[in-house]
Amino acid sequence: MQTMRILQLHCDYIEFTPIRKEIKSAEEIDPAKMRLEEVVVAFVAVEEGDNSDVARRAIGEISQSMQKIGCNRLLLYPYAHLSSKLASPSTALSLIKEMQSLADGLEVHRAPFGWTKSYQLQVKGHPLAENSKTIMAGDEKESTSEALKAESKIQSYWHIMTPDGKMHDVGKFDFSKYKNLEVLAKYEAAKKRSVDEPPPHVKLMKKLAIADYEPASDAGNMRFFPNGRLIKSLIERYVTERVIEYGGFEVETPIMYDSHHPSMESYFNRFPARQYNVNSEGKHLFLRFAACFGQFLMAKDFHMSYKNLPLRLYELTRYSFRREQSGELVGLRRLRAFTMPDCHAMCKDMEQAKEEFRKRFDLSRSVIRGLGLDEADFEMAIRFTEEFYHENKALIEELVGKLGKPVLVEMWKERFFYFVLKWEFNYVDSLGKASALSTDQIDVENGKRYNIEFIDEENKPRFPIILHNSPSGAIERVMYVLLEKAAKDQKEGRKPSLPLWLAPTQVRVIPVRPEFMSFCEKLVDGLSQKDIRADLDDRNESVGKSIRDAETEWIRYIIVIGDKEVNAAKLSIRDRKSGTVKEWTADELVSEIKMETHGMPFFKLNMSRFVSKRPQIMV
RNA sequence: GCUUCGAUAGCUCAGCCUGGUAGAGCGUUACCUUGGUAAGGUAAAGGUCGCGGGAUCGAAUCCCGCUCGAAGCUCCA
Repeated sequence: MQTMRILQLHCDYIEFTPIRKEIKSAEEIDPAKMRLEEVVVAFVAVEEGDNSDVARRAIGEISQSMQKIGCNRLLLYPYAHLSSKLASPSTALSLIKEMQSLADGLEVHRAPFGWTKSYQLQVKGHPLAENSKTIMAGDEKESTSEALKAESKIQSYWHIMTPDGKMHDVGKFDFSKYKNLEVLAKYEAAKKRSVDEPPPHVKLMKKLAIADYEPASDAGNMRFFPNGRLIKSLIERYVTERVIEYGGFEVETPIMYDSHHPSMESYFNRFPARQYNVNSEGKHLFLRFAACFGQFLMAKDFHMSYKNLPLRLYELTRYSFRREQSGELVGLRRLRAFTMPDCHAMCKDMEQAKEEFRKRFDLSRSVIRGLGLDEADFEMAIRFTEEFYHENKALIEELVGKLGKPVLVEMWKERFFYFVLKWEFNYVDSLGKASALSTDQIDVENGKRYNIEFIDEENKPRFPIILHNSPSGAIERVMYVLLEKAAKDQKEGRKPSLPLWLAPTQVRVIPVRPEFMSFCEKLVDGLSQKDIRADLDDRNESVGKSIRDAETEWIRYIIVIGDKEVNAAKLSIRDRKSGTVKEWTADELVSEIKMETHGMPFFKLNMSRFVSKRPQIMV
């Protein structure tokens, strides 16, 4: 929650002397003693997320109360100690200056910002002399509290549903064969989640030069090195291709929206305010936290008949932004800026929505498998209102039956969210943290909210039912899962690796002596022309060292080139997966790789093909 | 916000308890080595030990304050 905190005191006098600068960005002023009499002193703490709007209303409230007590002189006194969630000094200073300039008809003074000051004041003894105010940021005030209030009223009933459609009490279910499901159930139902070590993928993402924290940005905004960018691009492309195959139409929508747009204002009632805010030319904008609004606003402007439905709009949002609390940001698991494939399907009625919902359930499962993730690593949770369950038991039982293992059920007495049914796949990592990946929802509310209409069979306008699906979940989170899986392999004594289609380098060529370099280059070129990511270790290192380095980079195929290979058709190809050296021709290697990466997207090597030319990114 | 941990070479870290103005490995550079499936050798360059203060003849090391970072908690419709 964002507020500006103000302690207001009506004083006979105040005297203050700036002593020394407390922060670097303190104002440059002449540190002279200052005395004011018959003055209202407003101690002001500007908090995170405060904006011009807050400043305007704060000064409004102050001048209103000053009128009541008949005082016309105001001292704005920056006072950080009123809050624990301070805004940055530059924001705070500019907002306090803004308050000063907005105070029409008052004599306003301002104590210097960023200085330790000694002060003395005498407060008057009348009832209105002391007053504290908390100014909330505009729309968020009501929406946040309303959303949170309503949220706390939700009554959830937790169960386990087995593939035969039977519901079991969570407390009595035998989890002995379903350890991860037990973790998820505890995680969700009991909200118990205590861990004291960093997740293993954080080390791996740095070591493999995939991604890193960017200290110059906000927390949770990562930078991706060439390797990471390549992996991300490939996953993005894969998911996009699969959604288009299913029937989605790819669109692109803005990343920021006007909070005062009528559709947004009511949408905010459904969300606790946790977005980045941007002020521009008097507009209060926020960065999107999902692709929903963009696609809804687009669909609203479409002329649609029932014959056009289901209409599937898809966007891969780079980025969506959610200002999660700093403490909950860990590696790639949870970010403030993330890439989210988001596909909405507008359906003409519940029958069509259910049919579409089934399709997308299959799509999501297949995408997850395609990404190299095993369904055994996932636990499904399905959530619905009691009413929906009684009317649509068959659908729910069908989905659970299809998955073929018990799932966690959350049933709500009443509908609070915009959806009546939702499922998601959760990955449970080695530390017992559960993270959602794929998800789909049946939304019965936003068609109307966004005034999306279609003309039905009777030539009447109607609002569609909207499905919200992310077949893979956030791309960064997919990377997190792949790395966590690899870390688990490593811990259990297996070789960690990425799927071959995602490997930044698929084939490394190592010459025994520099004289074989040109042969190696030709080999690398030949492989590259066949759309294989191959590179050449041209450093002056021993063969042993070069192989070791290739191993630590998790490179699948290593080809050592010496006299033998230059003079024969066969190559010595080390396959990291089996740990054996194979005698193959280049063509045999190509078809082997093609077979394993069949149907997956390809991008060219995203680094110099000469290892010696690469900057060192991490140890 | 709370709890814990950390800040020393480009990177990863040791040294701190028991004070005597800096060490290793990796990386980089040069030279030697011409190698056959997980680390060839030698050498060089490279650091106001996060900032400020205190006690001490003397501080990376002890004490106090601060800043920044990380992880965990809270949170995660």
